[in-house]
Amino acid sequence: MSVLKVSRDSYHHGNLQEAIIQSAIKLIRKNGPDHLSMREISYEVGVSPSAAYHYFPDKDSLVRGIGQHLFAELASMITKSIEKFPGTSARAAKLRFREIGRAYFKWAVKEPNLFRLMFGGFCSSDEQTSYKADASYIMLNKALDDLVATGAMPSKFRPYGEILTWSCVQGASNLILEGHLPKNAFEDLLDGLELALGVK
Amino acid sequence: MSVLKVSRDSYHHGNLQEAIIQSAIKLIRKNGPDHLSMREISYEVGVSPSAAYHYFPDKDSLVRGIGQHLFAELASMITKSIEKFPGTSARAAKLRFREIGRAYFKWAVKEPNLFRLMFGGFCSSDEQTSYKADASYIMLNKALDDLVATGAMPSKFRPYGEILTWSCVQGASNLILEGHLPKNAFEDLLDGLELALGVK
DNA sequence: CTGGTTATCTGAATAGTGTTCAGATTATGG
DNA sequence: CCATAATCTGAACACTATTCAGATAACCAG
Repeated sequence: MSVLKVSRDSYHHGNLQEAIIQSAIKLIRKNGPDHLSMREISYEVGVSPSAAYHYFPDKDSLVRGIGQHLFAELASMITKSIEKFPGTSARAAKLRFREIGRAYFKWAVKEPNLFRLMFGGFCSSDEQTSYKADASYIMLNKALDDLVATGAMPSKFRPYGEILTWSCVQGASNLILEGHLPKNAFEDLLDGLELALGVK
Repeated sequence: MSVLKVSRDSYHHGNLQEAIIQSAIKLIRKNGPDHLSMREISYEVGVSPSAAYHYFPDKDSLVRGIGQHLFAELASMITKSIEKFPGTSARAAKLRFREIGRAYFKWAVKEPNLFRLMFGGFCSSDEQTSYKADASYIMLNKALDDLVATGAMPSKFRPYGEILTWSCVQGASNLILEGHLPKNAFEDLLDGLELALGVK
């Protein structure tokens, strides 16, 4: 760790900002959001410890930036996953709804440390960006609208659909990740959620 | 911070282990679970930096220990809160059910950094202690049983009651805490949950 | 009361950390 | 081709976790 991992040919790195982010993500994945080290990033990228400060005022800013990055990745993951179930049928709407939850959970299980970074207070939203602008939130709303439109869910549950679903999926992912619930509990949760929301 | 905060009269502290935990909780409350410093704890307690290592093998162990401590505190907080609504009526059962969620959320809002420590991967359960032994989990189950027994909730939702409720409350607390949902969303969530579970 | 045993705590040292800043390097535009 | 601006380095500062030999004092047997 005290040796440069990458030897550059040019004095300028060329794409340092992105390289720092990628290296940081890699290290967070391995060691967790705490235990991230600016110096280790530098060694990995092949740059002096102070170079990173040209792009990020401090470590917390870098972590917040990575948070943004990851929220976009999660959203695109969800987008991709529901593309497998197109169509306007009630059945398709239901499959999409369930798949959103599954994709969210899959992300959490596959990348526990990144999930912890996103929702563990390391990148608290500035309250400026409304949650309603969040890509995942928009997709969830669309899925719920489709459920109602296709008659797969009674409209009386619609106003609470977003908050119930998002909270459930987030909470179950969190609890399972931290060992408070068994891994197989997630499908049970989705069963229960659909039962309670009258999805059929 | 480079000066001892407490001057002891005796060489032995007397109750160092507990003092360390209390000081750590205080500092985590102020600075977050990351940003906890062993040395700062030492200064606060009035002891040399190495003294703590007689009770905790390393920082992560201390944090895990504090996690245990906090889970017990949360459980007792919930216990106290539902004692305000005794009785065997459907109305009392419903009030207790709702109060469990409220107490959980109140804790999260009042102690965001402690909540983050508990559920942010800093003290991952060893999988040994079953979640079914968790005091909060037991209380929630009791509350759900009471709902069914008093006819305040259809029994068909009972099997999913625990996981749905716990996930919802946990997820909403988490999302609100990190700025992904507005603070007033929690009561909406409880409304939606009771509507979906047919609680009346 | 005495002396040895043991738990407790200190001091110093090692190795690693975030962060700053003057200066070295080099890409870029005139 | 040269000046300017962007980029990166090196060294420094103050701080961190952790280890360990030794100092201290509580405790217990005689």
